[in-house]
Amino acid sequence: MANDPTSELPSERARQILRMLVEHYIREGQPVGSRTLSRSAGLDLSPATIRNVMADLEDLGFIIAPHTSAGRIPTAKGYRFFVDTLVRLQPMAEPDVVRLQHQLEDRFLGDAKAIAAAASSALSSLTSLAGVVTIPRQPHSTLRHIEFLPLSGRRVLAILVVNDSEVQNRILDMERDYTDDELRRAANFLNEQFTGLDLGEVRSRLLVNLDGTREFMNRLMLDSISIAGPAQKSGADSSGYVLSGETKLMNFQELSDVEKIKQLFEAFGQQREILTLLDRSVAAQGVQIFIGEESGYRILDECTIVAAPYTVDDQIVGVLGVIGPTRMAYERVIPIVDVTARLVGSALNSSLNTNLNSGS
Amino acid sequence: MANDPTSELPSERARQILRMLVEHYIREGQPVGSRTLSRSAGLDLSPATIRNVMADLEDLGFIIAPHTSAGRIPTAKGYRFFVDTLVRLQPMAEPDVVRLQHQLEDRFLGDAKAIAAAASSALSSLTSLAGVVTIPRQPHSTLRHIEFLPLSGRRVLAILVVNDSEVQNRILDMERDYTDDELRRAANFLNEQFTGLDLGEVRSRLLVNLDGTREFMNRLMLDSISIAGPAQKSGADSSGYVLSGETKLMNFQELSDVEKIKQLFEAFGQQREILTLLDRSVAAQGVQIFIGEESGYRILDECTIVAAPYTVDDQIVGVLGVIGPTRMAYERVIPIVDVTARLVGSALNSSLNTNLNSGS
DNA sequence: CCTTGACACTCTCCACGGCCGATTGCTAGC
DNA sequence: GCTAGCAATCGGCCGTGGAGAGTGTCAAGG
Repeated sequence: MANDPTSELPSERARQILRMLVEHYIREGQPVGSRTLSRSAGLDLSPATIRNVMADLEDLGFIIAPHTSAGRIPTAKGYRFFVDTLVRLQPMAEPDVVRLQHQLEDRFLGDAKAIAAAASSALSSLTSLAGVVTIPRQPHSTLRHIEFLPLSGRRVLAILVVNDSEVQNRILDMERDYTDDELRRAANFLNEQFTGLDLGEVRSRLLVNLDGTREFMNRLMLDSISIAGPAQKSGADSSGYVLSGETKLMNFQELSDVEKIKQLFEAFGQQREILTLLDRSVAAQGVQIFIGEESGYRILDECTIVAAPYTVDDQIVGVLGVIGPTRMAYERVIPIVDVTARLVGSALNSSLNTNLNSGS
Repeated sequence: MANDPTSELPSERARQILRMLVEHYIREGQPVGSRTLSRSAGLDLSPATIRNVMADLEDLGFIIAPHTSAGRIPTAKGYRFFVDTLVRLQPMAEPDVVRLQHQLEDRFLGDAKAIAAAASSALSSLTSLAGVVTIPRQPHSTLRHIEFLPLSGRRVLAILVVNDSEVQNRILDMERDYTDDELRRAANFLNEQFTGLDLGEVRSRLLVNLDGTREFMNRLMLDSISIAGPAQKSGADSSGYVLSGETKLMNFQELSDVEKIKQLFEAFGQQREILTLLDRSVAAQGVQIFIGEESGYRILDECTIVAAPYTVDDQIVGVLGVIGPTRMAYERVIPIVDVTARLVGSALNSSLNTNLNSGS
């Protein structure tokens, strides 16, 4: 990622100028010229001097001039340097944090998807950008109750209650017919033996007992337990993430071209690209930023994604963040995403615990 | 709706000219002038004559000239007259019908939402407009199985299986504690007495027995049966309709203004306006059309909605249609919406019957 | 009475050109 | 090493003017 290391490091003064330039451009949205920067507080330098420095910065690839007489704007590389080493983060206002926390926890219990939706919409309204939150994976699902119902044609409806109040169900296609009695016995067996255990645990115990007595219905049991595994396919819709405030993106002139907006929205609809991009930030802890062309997707050339994974019990269960133009208020957005990730984690946690505290 | 009835009826020739004008405008998207119409096949009239007729049509409010030298375009009233009495509907191609039918029935069984989503996306791709399908109401829900599980703090998780493979669940806030045994007995009672009955029927029988023996848990039973009533609120997401291909709307120059697109998309997000509009077409059978300002919503001033209710067992369970610019290919779109409504109805029906054919 | 050709008029669209302002790179001087 | 000054460059703005398209009207003809 970092090549040409010799000329990579601008002088202290150059860095200050770069910071002021980026900050000014983010605020005003116009290319900023040497005169503006010279007047701008802080450094006492003539426009000519600043011009020299800016020429250097342009050589290094941090800024670029849209045309001869129009000042400079940051490149993706410039933004990268800015967020990595120059930005002065501006912590969220305390009242905002409290309000956000309430929004995330006042929700009706147990519904992870509702929390994700609330977080997405909160992110959007706090930043005036598009908010995005992946539906949380269930970190551990403890079996609460299971039930089988016969359908037509060797199909069986399995209903699982996990984590004490979450219902999942799926239709299983079986190889042979099962009698009502068999199904009842299978359910009883599972309920008696495995209630309160993690589904993964249940699964492995079932595998161990495979050649035991009830092998004739092992297939049924295994399948039913496995349905809660990778993704909670409760409907055809829990496809990935919750997006909010996309329309806010139309307010930015850098995206006001209809064709660009269209492609962007189509990408939102596909979900694929966005999801793989978000997945990348699962690797590292903390806030990840993908600026413009860095993402590798043409459609996002003029967009930045600020994302952070969120955790339950120190396990990463999802990613959230915002999507906006490269020219966004990083110093405000980054803390917002950071805090939201933490709060979503704890909201999920407490909603889980509320239901776990008692039980049968 | 129809005022000034004396001058309402243009002559046969005027109607022909109006039809050609509308058809031409729909095809080309440009204001159409007298010369163009004169050259256009059919009538053998000089441009001057046509100009006279067009002046009449303009007086009647069917067409309007954007400016002095730009030909005429249809008004909403003009479109209305066109679709009501002039349009020559062009039936769907048979292969398209078959393909559509397959798309709607090849789906995995029982999931009404998936059928709606498929229909929405099919509508969009057939018409190159935005497709919209409301989530079907359940016309009749027969009770298959019910189960209660205790949660913390006097809350009870109720799980219902209706129509043989559809699972619904909700958390009930109760007034007092229930023991495990009580819950089991309540479930057994309901399962033994009411399996196979319509939920409404179950409800009324419960009400009759209100002062009978088990009145102490009637509240529980009633609440649990009622959850399946008005809307299947299985998640926080089944909020109304499935929209597809919104981005296709950005292709039309009449909507290519960013501000308009933005408001339109925000309206899609709100859902409220669109839903009340769709609800209006539940009144009448068959295809309903709302042209531009007729809708009464400013945001839809330049849009037309073509909608039709769809039925299961002769009961209207939802509405589907397309949203596009007023300038759309009505002669193709209307039959498509019509056929899709029928096919969705029968797809829902057959998916229902597949599961009902057997059972325990 | 309806139709038609002719004519003057209106209006949009677009290309051209000139001017203004902003900004730069360069060079000479401090 | 910084700064002031200078010429050069380029986008944005505005008024002009011509081309093109279409209209309304009017008088002549069937």
